[in-house]
Amino acid sequence: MLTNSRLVHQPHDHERCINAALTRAKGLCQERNAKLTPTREAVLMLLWQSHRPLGAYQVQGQLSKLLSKPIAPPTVYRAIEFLLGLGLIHRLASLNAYIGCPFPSSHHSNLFMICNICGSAAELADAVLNEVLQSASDKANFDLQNQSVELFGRCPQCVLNNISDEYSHDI
Amino acid sequence: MLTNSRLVHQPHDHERCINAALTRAKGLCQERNAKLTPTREAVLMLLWQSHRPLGAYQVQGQLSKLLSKPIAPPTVYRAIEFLLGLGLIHRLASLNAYIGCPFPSSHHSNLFMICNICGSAAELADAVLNEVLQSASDKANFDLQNQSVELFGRCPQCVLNNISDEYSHDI
DNA sequence: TACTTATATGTTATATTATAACATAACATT
DNA sequence: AATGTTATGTTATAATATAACATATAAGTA
Repeated sequence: MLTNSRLVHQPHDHERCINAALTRAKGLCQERNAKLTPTREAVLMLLWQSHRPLGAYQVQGQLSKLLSKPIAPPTVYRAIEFLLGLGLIHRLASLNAYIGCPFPSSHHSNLFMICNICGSAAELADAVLNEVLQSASDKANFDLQNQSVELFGRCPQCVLNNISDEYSHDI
Repeated sequence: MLTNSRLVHQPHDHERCINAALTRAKGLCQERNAKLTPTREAVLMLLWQSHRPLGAYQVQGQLSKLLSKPIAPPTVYRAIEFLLGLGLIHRLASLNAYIGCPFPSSHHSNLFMICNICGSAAELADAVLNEVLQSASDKANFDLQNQSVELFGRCPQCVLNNISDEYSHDI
């Protein structure tokens, strides 16, 4: 079961996450003959600044700061679209938000564990889950093409911290 | 495995679906001491008019017609909120759309099979799926509170019809 | 090199989905 | 009737996303 859950939910050297993501992105782009332009790279980096998904307009704000010039929504959405297309990021439908993918080249479950307290989101690729969903689809004669599995609850850190109500933005 | 998949994906006497939904809704409201006002009932009926989820503004349009007077978004969203609260309808996050729930009182998987062709959505409650998700959460020390599982593909009818590309609105 | 094509970005406007804030109405309890 | 509670009406606006067209940059070709 592929997952970045430990990294997401525990203190760690996040620079390494970012660097690894960038390395993977460059490799994948070379492989696919796609161009990781400065804008696209910047958006990818922003989506890797934390293990929390960001909304498109949060990206816009941060990108404007980073590039010291006004950025319009289409610019952001285009970069997002490009990165989604390569599987370098995912969209979390229930949050209208985007997050870097820790294993862009691997087979996916599109399974996320999203913390209601701190907003962190860990991604998992679970073969058993995929089998169950495939088998349920088969039983229903449903030709499964893709899936979105979003789990909500409390991440290990927040359970430990015993925070229960509020959404804290300071992790 | 509780599901309305056959009803959703095959021709059937849809009046019975609607009537059953209304009966369940009335029972549940009585039980919970909640008031199924005309507006709320109308929205529920609209969300049961087909086995396809409707956006809030589609509901608005149809509700305006039905009641022969202009309806503002808050009215629709309030009814939706009420119905969501009782579990009489669900929100499909990836579609920003709403659909009637076929078994509002039962334990849920929040599992939907959404047809990319005709737009129909069948709901399933699958104990095995819930176990897998619970066990994955346990392994990650994630305190699971709720879940959204949305599968996309082709429903049995559309597979048979061999339609492959376009979104047909006439089922 | 200049020409051409394709790709990426900039810019303006607007569509779509959802909620805030406050006013009024309907209903229930005393 | 007076009061509190719940539901709806109304206006405005927030938040998310895309359409359409202009310009620029890069890449391939004569």
